[in-house]
Amino acid sequence: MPSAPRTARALARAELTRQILDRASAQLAEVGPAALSVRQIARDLEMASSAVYRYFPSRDALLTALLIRAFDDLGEAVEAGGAGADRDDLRGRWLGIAQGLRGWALAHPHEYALTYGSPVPGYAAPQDTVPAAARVATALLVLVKDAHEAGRSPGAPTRPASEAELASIAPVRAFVTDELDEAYTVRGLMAWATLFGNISLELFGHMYRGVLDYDAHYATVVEQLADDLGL
Amino acid sequence: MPSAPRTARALARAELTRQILDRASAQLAEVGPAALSVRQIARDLEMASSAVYRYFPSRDALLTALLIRAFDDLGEAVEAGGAGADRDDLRGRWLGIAQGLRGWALAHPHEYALTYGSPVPGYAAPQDTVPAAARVATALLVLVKDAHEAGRSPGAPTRPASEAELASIAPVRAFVTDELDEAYTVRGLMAWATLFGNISLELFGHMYRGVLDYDAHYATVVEQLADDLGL
DNA sequence: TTCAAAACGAGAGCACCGCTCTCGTTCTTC
DNA sequence: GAAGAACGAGAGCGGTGCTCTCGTTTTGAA
Repeated sequence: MPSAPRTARALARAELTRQILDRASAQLAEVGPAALSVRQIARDLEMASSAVYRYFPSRDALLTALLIRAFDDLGEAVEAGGAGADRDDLRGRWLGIAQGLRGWALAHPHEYALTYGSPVPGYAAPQDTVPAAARVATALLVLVKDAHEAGRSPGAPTRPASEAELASIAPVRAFVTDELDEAYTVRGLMAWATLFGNISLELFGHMYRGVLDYDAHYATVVEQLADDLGL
Repeated sequence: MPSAPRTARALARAELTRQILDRASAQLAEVGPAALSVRQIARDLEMASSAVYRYFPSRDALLTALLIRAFDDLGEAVEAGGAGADRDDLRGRWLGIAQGLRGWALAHPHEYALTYGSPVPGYAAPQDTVPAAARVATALLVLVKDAHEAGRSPGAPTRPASEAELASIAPVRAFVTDELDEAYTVRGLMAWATLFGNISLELFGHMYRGVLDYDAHYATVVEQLADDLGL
């Protein structure tokens, strides 16, 4: 990646790349990932559709760039949510993270669908997206680690992990610290799944007419998860 | 809906409708919802693409029919999973339901994406899908109801629901019985979200390299949820 | 039994899509 | 200053969902 574009051409290229990405981002927000059209972006920017391909080799590449952007955006929102509370106010940080997550999802439904809904067309998210995608999980893991180091432990009885499970979740534990309590790790992963499960079910319409007040229900779930995590 | 098609034309119509749906279903399983093509279906069936529109007014209508079929199929799998254990073996029923759910999702990833992933193109799932979609939730709710009637209660401390939450989840409680314990209802909804969250995260690639053994992890989560539910 | 109306299949065609190729121009680098 | 890379525009290919028309077949009522 060229750090400082010096020639006029490189400058123009960076600028146009940005414009294309911006238009694509706007289109994503408006019509969703499936209806995103390279030709429409070209029309918006008053250029030939073929010219767009000088900057992005394919529609999928464009989508991948948007995916990374979305992950980063979400990661920022979640981190900001967690930073709203004091570092040792674990429950406050948890609530902030959880609200940051859902708040972003509600504000950017199409982006959420792109990141956490079913992967688009036939296409498997490439390696490039991994670091950006990890930000949310990292925020949660760090919180769990801090809780463990503060001497907390799950507020709900948690069964010991099986041998298979212990080996299975090793990467997660290694990511923060190998000393991380196994029960805490399992509870953390469960909380992670519960949050995304709730948001997906809500956003994709599966709670329709079953739960009436999504805000209230999410708040309940988040508080309960905080209890279960001993925060 | 004509119960018994008597004329030759009605018979042929029913047959062709079924063939189209079958081909569409096969295509869905092969290439996923986004790549499903009306023209390809027509080619497979050796008919003009325009003729397909005599049977389904649009691609979306076809997708909706497939959506209902998928929900029904999943409902059946989940009910079968729950029926594998004795009626008063609550934990066994729970494990069966949970395994039925994930088993179906793994066997039919594209169908799962269609039903519980992001809703396709621009399109909002119509009313017709509601009854079919409710089967899974119903199986879970009935289990929770049976547990409550058997005198069980959540195995993890559960906070009392707020006024807002109580009103919010009223439809869910009313669906089984108004007497259903509120803590149980909340725990049931949480378990529901946790299951789908886990499966979605796994299927859509978010656990990649974080959790190694998906089977073991899911089993752990399901067992823990059973404990939390007091099953 | 006849006959108008409805249902149907096929084909052409419209407007869109992602993507490629070519060609003339502009900028960069040696 | 010249060779070559990068670029923008345009035409074009094969694909899509969907519509319209037209000739045929089937239907149900007169």
